[in-house]
Amino acid sequence: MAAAATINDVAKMAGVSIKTVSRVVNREPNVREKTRDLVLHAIQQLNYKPSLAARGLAGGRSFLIGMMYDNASDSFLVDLQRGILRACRERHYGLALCPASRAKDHTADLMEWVISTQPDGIILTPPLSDDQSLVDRLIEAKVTFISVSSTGTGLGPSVLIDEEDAARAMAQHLIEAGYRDIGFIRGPADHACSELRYRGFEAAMKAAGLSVRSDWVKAGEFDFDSGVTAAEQMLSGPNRPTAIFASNDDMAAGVINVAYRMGLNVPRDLAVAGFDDTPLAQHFWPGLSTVKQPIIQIGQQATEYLMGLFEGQAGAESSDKKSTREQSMLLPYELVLRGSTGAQSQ
Amino acid sequence: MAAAATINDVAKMAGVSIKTVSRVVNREPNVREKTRDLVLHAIQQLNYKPSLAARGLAGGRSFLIGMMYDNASDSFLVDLQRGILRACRERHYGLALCPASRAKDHTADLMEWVISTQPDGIILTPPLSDDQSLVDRLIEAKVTFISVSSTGTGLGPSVLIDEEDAARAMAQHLIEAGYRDIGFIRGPADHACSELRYRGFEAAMKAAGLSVRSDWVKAGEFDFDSGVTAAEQMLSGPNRPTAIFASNDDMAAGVINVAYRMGLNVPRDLAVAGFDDTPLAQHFWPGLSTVKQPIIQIGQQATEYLMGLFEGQAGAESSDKKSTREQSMLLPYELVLRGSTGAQSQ
DNA sequence: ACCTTCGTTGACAGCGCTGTCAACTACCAT
DNA sequence: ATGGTAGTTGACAGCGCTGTCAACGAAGGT
Repeated sequence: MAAAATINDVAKMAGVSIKTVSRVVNREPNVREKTRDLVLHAIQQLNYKPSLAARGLAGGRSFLIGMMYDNASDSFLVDLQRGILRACRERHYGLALCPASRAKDHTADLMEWVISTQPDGIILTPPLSDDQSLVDRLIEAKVTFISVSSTGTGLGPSVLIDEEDAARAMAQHLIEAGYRDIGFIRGPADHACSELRYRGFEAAMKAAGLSVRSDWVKAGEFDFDSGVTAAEQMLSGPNRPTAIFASNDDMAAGVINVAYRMGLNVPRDLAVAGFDDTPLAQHFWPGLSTVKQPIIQIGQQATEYLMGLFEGQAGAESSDKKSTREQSMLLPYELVLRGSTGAQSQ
Repeated sequence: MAAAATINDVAKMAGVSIKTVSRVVNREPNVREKTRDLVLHAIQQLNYKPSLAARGLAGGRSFLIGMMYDNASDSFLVDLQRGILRACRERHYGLALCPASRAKDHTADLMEWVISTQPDGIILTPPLSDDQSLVDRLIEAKVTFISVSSTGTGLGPSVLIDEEDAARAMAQHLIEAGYRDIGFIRGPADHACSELRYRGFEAAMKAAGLSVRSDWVKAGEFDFDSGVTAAEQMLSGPNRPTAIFASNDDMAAGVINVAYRMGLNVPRDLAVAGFDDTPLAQHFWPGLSTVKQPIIQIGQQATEYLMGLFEGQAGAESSDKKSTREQSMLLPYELVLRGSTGAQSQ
């Protein structure tokens, strides 16, 4: 393993004490500018990188951001990681992954991971962010956390898009394209966004004076198979919808699959819309109209927000915890219109 | 943050010195069984987890496995992570991610990451494992590493499937299904597997007494768009193949997409086979026949192998480095036959 | 009985860094 | 000059653990 310069080397080279180097590295105030330059120069010369292990041990922090996830789609996970890593790299933090176990009560496992890893903050993804018991344990353990893509339980700050409005916009697009008999496939109950997306759909229908037929609203599990099942039910009866809005892309893919099997042309006989803009959506023929969330950006912003939270804590401690807790940050979504709803060919 | 028991607590509770606890934790020899039980009991009672930071700092190791990747598909990345994490969890290692930067010369960036993170070992994914200059720098820096899913440059051990044989088997399946005019889409040149998969295809054709038409062999980049381009070229001429074997699923998806646009029925007019068994493959209609690699298992095995490598090093040092270097580990692949090559409906 | 050897255990230093606190330097007001 | 204040710096302890080495007792050979 290649040698790495230590803080001692830097201190010697700059002609100061190691403590001063430490101050510069940590951007602490009260260092003369001249001294700072001297130190920075030495750091650059030696290509010095502080040791996370030593910093963590001495400072009582781990310089680790934890990312907890469960059952999320691959592309969501990877993009979120990208965003988080981008934020981590700048501040010399590391990322520690914590996939939820398949155990019945995963809360205990997750908390054990928290205890053993001691991340400085945690990023919670759906559906974990909507898991009241987990959130409670986290608060009880005084761990700083933030959730992404989820309004969660109202506890903890969150970075996300306006799910309801996005769903409303997509439904409105379908209506404006001339579809009036529109079915909807909901997400699972343990995801808070399931309800929000449905509400958006409902709002658009109501605004257009259209009624929502209850037999055209099915529950799904956000996976391909449940999309297939829901579509089969909706499309097998004598009265079939002319459009189906699935609340995520995997289920929409299931719908398209069923349509093909039944000999229905998409979008002529059936329009299909999804949500998330997974790679799947662009690779299908016809392309799937969907809602794109800026996942990478969400990850990055959430991480920066999170760092601000626990770095601020040190100074302000018991000041206005409550007010920071309730805040959430809204990022813009994007309607991606493709062939599956009658838009341009690809 | 919840309190975590320290080694001192355990030592006190078990009535031994901290060093003895350390011995038990590290599975060192020469601890009386009775003592070990005592310590283990105390560890369990207190739910003690050793601090990675302290262990790393004191022992000169980081207890971190590095995973370097670049441009890999989402599902590959996530599955590999799953496997690596599974192995890490057992031995109380952490996983540090290192996505390659988009910079022209990413080798320097990657090495900087190695210096600053100091992982005990690194897992290299394609195409990084086939990057001679990176591998050279790694060896020069005396970092232990292993590559996955790649024969690499012949340097360093690797865990993978027999790519050539897998491709041969898939091609043979096409031939046995009655297809004789078979096109092939290669992967990019910087992936070692591109050549291997092509060789397998060639071997099967040769064995069946069929000739490989050079205008039916196109180069691709392992992404959807290049699959589209290659398919358009192959299918637009007067003499079109009746089957196309794309050397990964994304490109195969591109082929199917083109087929739809041209009004060709898959598999009646055109059979399509892929490689990798991404989620895409099962969600397409018809389902895509493909080769499934046991990615999770590859990740896990590679990690365990890697750990053995650098843990063994301490004891044996300069013994038989060479022999361990050259070894690679072959895992079984699986031919997944779906509708796109005329197999059963789904 | 004696010395050796080996298995078992603990005392202690120190990994690279940060927190605490004290020292020292201006610089201003008295 | 004298004291006070704020800005700047370094000495030092210690974070939780591991490596080294020495101490001790038990087993075996003479």
